[in-house]
Amino acid sequence: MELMQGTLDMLILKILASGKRHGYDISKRILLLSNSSLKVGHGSMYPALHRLEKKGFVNSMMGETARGRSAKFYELTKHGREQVEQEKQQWRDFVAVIDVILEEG
Amino acid sequence: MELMQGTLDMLILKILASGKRHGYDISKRILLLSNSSLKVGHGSMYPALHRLEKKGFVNSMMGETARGRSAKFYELTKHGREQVEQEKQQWRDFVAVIDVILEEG
DNA sequence: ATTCCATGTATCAAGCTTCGATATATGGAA
DNA sequence: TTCCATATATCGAAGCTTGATACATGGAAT
Repeated sequence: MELMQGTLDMLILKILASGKRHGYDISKRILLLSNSSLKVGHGSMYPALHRLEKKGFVNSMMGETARGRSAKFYELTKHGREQVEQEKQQWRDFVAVIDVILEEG
Repeated sequence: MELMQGTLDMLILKILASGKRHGYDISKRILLLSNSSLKVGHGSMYPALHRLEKKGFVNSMMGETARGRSAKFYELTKHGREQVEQEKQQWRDFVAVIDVILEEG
């Protein structure tokens, strides 16, 4: 399944809302939660993470993974926490609008 | 509200499912059905229409509008009618997957 | 008369995102 | 020692949206 432009950032923010994670971990979580239908390559994940950091929605810090590897962890900033809610609502609104057209088109 | 990449084609096909229309008309219909929240500029509409025609989902023919203007009308091909159903189902699947992440993220 | 606006179609450059390839590095298992 | 999973990063290609620009017609208002 293809991911839609703009959707990835929202998913990452939402996943980070439950705690800090590193990029590789976020990719695997999306794969898990989507029942393997959403495969996010690193070529999409890392640019997205850098984008979000640049926008001030996440902070990053080096740390150690559960498997003892060194990795870059990301966590939501206050601004990021607000953004999650906002994007969720926008997504719901968008889906509602598309639904109208899909039913009454 | 921003339209998501790939969504426009589906909306156009769905709107054409109820009968032939011209580009300007489709734009206005999307604006109407979305309660003015989805503004599709001609810079998006015409390339989309040409894209769909190239893919064989629509046919075009010149005709006269209700206001007596000359315009290019588009109608679904058989291939296009199948495509509408397929894209609708893909959209529902996609929304369902996103919902899982938005709820269990 | 003339200006403005809605109706119509079309293309272009800019900007952004996604995707796949590529590079690099570590460490455990076979 | 070879392979795979873990982990980050960047690049070019490809695709879509946006806003600008161009062009043409005709009715309405000043």
